[in-house]
Amino acid sequence: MPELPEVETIKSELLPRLVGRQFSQVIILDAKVVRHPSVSQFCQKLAGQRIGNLKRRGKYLLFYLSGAEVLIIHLMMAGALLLNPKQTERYTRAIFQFDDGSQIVFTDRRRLGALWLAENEAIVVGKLGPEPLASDFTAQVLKKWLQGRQAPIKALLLDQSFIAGIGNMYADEALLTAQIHPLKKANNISSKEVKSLHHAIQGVLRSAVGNKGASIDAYIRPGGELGTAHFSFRVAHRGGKPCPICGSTIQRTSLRNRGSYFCPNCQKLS
DNA sequence: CTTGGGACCTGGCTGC
DNA sequence: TGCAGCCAGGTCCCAA
Repeated sequence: MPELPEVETIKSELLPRLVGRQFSQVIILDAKVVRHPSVSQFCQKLAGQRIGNLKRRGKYLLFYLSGAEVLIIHLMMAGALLLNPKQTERYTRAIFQFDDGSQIVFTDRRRLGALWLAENEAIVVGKLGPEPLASDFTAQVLKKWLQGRQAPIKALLLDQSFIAGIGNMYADEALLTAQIHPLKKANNISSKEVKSLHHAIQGVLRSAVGNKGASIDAYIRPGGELGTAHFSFRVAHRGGKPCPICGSTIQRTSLRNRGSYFCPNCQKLS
């Protein structure tokens, strides 16, 4: 499931292949994926535009175009962007064709991914909090934000309006590294733990970017390769298996209808 | 404003 | 073998 490291990998691998390319034709096979504007407007306006730059913001991909608009893509859980796939892909929702004959195929098994052509990118990504790997995300910022909050720490880590890019898998990994129980109330977390958590978030995300993302479920890179970050997971999706730190059995609990994996020995609630 | 729950979506898996 | 039901989870929407 694409979170920050997965989207960052996709961006890095598409960037050198797409900058300077001009859209020749855009084909929408599932109208549901286009959020704004209408499907016909979306296709019409994109055709002829050249890609100037490609960036990631949180879990969103932003294509800066020669015109005034920005193409924004969110892959949600099961979306993928495939560069010149050799065979016809199942679950193809959209095809972007370029002037040099290359194409990007947007596939999405669960039909939850989304495309926007936005006049103002802030309408889509304006509410996102800081990038967790950027210099403005400090332990102080994290501490201040957690103060007085009653919600479980993991719920807050998943709030994109505070930190942009952390999802279920990397929240679990960071909380194990910092030895904090996912259900611990944010205002019960000590200053020392906040520092540890801040360090863990950055470490876990940097490591996963280096491993080109985690191929749990549907994540696949533009060239068809998988990421390897999941081989380094210590708790995420490892219910019933031994904790690599202490050997205790990793447990699964439910938070906001999401699976949360944790080590009952390393991550104590009280 | 904060918090929590459900909806969206569908393939894959488990268990009866 | 067939099928019901759970699981996966990012984001939006709504209610308390």
